[in-house]
Amino acid sequence: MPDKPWRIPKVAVAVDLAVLTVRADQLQILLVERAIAPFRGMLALPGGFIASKEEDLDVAAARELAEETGLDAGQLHLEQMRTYGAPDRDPRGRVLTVCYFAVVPNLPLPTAGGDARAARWTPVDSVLDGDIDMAFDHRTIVADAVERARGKLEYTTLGAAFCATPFTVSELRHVYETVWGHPLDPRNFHRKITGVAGLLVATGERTTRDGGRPAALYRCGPATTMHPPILRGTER
Amino acid sequence: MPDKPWRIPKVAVAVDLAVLTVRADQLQILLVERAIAPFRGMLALPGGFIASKEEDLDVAAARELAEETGLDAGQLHLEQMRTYGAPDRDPRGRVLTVCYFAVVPNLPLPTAGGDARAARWTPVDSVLDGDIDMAFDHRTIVADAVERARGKLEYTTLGAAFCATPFTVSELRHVYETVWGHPLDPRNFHRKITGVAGLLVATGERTTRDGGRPAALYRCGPATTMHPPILRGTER
DNA sequence: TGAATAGTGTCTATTAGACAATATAAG
DNA sequence: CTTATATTGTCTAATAGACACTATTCA
Repeated sequence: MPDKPWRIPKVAVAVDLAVLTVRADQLQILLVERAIAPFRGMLALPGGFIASKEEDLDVAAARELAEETGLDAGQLHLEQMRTYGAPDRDPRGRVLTVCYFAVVPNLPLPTAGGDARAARWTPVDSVLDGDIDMAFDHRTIVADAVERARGKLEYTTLGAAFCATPFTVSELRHVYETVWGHPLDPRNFHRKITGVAGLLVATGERTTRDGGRPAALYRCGPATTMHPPILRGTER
Repeated sequence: MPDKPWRIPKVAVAVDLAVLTVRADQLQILLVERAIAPFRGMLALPGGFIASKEEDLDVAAARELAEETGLDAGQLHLEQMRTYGAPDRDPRGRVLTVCYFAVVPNLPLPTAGGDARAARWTPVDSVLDGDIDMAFDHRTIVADAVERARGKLEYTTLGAAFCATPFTVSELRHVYETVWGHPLDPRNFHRKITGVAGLLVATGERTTRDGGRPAALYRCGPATTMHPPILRGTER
């Protein structure tokens, strides 16, 4: 069974983006309302087909994000998450979608464009609980993205990506509490998170924006992983 | 920019497999010698193009594994690892490859077939150290697979997949030592691994195949993850 | 002043890692 | 008996989680 080029099936390739943030005490995901068929008018992840046979996947992801939501991929870290390729996942025919994952601070409301009629932040619980119907297999993709975020908080510095720089320890804790869905002891969290070498760098500034005693401001340090991890046990 | 089907670029889609095992005190990976161009005669991961526009990715992976190496995917757990899609990664043109990851016990030597001239187990160190040239970007893929295995040993029951059932605690420890590349204290390992609820189930049998005092035999229990994880610290 | 949050300290139960000691096989 | 491996136990330092207490702002 040699590789005969004229026999190799060719399929359409898309990229989709699962962009998460914490807004209004909720883990939210960036969704668009589809302006075109199929699933016209339904909510979907931003994304679309690669622009040409030569376009790199990472480039396509950044382009679609900018086109449909106005977000600049230069300001965030896109990482490949997983590829979804069930033969019947798109009614137009075989479409493989390579899904990307990103986390951003609480940003201004996105602006729709391209194939998207509207772009908005949506609580992931609305999606996972089935309150919102989603196009294609995007509900599954959202679930995978949420689980990835929850897991990566444990052993990476992903949490800081949810915060605008500079941030306070309690702002970072609020991210953990929101993503994991349960409260953490502020004192133990402070001790643990500031004890990880290279994770946080104090700017020397302080802020009272969270109320109460002024809190020290930090920016991200060089560390990207935590050993040992902060496990999401059932603290409290 | 509406979705005009006649403008959507179509690309070739392949699946590749990174199948790991522990043999002769080394972490080894299943490679094939390519029988066809490009990279004819060079070593590569088993894999190939999807057979039709309708073939599911998981099915394609199992089929290619059976065709090229004679292994039955029904006997192992294939999980999707990552998709590689750099525009220039295949000299024939744009080819997207969805890579799968699996771990197997020390199996009989594989039998080549399909587009593979030969199939054999190869120490991953030979690949990672550059002693072996590999086709396409497969050296990168091997590195990613090894890192995935090392990481998943910490918090999942993947290690047991390296062992033929039933197995002893010291056989399982040997897997950890080989994959991580450093020795572990047999007594502490025994205490930790048997202390994880649902991980190991004693068969009641014993064996002396490892020499010395007879060791209890175990099979896998229902647990798939470990909390807390066994961290690959610099023990010893 | 009180309310709110920041940050430090302290205590206890648990765990990791080092390693002693005993158990049971083969030769 | 010697050697090899299995398994249990013990000790100590580090850590996690609970929570008291002090510090510093604003209203």
